[in-house]
Amino acid sequence: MQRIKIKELLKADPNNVIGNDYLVKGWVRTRRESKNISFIALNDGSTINHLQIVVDHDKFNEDFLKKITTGSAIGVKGQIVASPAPKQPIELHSNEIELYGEAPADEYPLQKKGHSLEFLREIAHLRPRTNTFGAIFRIRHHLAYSIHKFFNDKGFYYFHTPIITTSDCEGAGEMFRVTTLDLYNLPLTDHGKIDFSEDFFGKETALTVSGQLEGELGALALGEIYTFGPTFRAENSNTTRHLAEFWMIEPEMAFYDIIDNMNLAEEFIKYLIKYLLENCYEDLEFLNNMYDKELLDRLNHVLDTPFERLTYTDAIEILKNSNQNFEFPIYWGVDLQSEHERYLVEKYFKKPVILTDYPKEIKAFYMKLNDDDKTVKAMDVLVPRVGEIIGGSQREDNYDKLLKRIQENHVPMKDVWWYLETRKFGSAPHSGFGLGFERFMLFVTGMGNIRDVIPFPRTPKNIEF
RNA sequence: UCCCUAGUAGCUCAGUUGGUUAGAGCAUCUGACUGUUAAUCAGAGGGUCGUAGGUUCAAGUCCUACCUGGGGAGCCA
Repeated sequence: MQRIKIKELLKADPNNVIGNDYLVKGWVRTRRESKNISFIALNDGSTINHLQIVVDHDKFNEDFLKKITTGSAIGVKGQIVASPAPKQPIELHSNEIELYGEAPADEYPLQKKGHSLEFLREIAHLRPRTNTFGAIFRIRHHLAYSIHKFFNDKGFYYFHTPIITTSDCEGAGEMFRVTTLDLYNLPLTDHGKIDFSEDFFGKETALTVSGQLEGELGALALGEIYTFGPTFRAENSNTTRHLAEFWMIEPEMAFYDIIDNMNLAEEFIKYLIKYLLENCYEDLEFLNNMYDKELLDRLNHVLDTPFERLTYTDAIEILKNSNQNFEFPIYWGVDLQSEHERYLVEKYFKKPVILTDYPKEIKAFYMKLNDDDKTVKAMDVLVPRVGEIIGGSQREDNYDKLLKRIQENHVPMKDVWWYLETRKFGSAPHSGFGLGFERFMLFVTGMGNIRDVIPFPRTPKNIEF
């Protein structure tokens, strides 16, 4: 008999499955026992919904049934029948049960009751078996898939940028060192410094903090590309929004100006939300009911509201005239703080906001300079609850201006000579942005802590699993 | 890294101005129950109160340090 997934059974027209025999396999969520009969709630990960298995005590050995506890893995053969109870349309009457793996009840940490997210983080090896994390990781899969689908359908190429790099060109943050040198016996130069010419690559290397610069090389040949890969930051950040290892999506498009870039970002976000609402509604609904009662409303609102677009300069004026008691003072030239961004998005506009044209001093060297010589063609997309979810810009495509910005920012030429050469040979206007995958997961799941939207979070002092 | 806050049973928590033998719900185990769905009902077991010092006749409770979790900030995605 061929095994069938619970999702397939539950989504089928009951008339087409009732009366048929099936084999299902999964993990026991609960077993409720009466005198003559037991009910098993079985989940196989294919859906948040459980299949109710009905067990007639006459058919099975009592000691065998005692081993079927919460968490155990079983396979069940039996007949699908219409359920007399209203909670589920169908149920499976078992004829044969195979016990694959026991889960001793006095040791298995997951109970029928709800657990705190903090406790579940401590058992990250088991938490995917809960309703909450099952839902989150299914959504995570669908989100990743929809990102690839969006770009693929638009003719973008998935461009693989390197994980191991030589330097922190972007100044994005502290980097994780990569080396094969013997840390207990480091080769030294005559000046007493570590001799990296002895290292695997013959140079000092680290894990990437961004694939953007390499992504631009792809865009200036293939037209439109995107990257989607792991990114590493060794910052000692202990917040609900930072991970040391996270996934980032970075599209990069030739012949796109800053307006095209904004249009793409907005279309992208709306596409992903729509895809999830159409493909993971049950999981989103569960999270909405359990954790964030406004989640579905918020997602639908973002879906049919045009994003507000305004310049940094206009935003500063709004903040100055807001009469809000901000902790950090407002003046032209400051980098906006969380409290400022939150005011604009959640209080003033009440919808996603795209801020543009920031002072060049607070943005990266590769962003295209405006004619005023003071601001750059940068754009940040801010959303409710999460804050900055996308950062992007039109890139500086003028060789001389880029060289000047590189020198002003003291970026070592040995690290970016190849990047600069693209402005010497067939330079073209181009733009791109970066989206933090887990930040977006926070937004679409309503979760409050980034450690709860990735299977195995890496944060300072935390790498148990 | 800074500020705030918490750490008591497997989990979630209560524990008064310091004062006998530290409690509850859930979970677990035993039993009951003709279809349950966070099943229900009855009973039982389970704790050197985060760690190390200190104050005191007496510390779960007060003080100090450290560890760990959570929230906020900075940095950012």
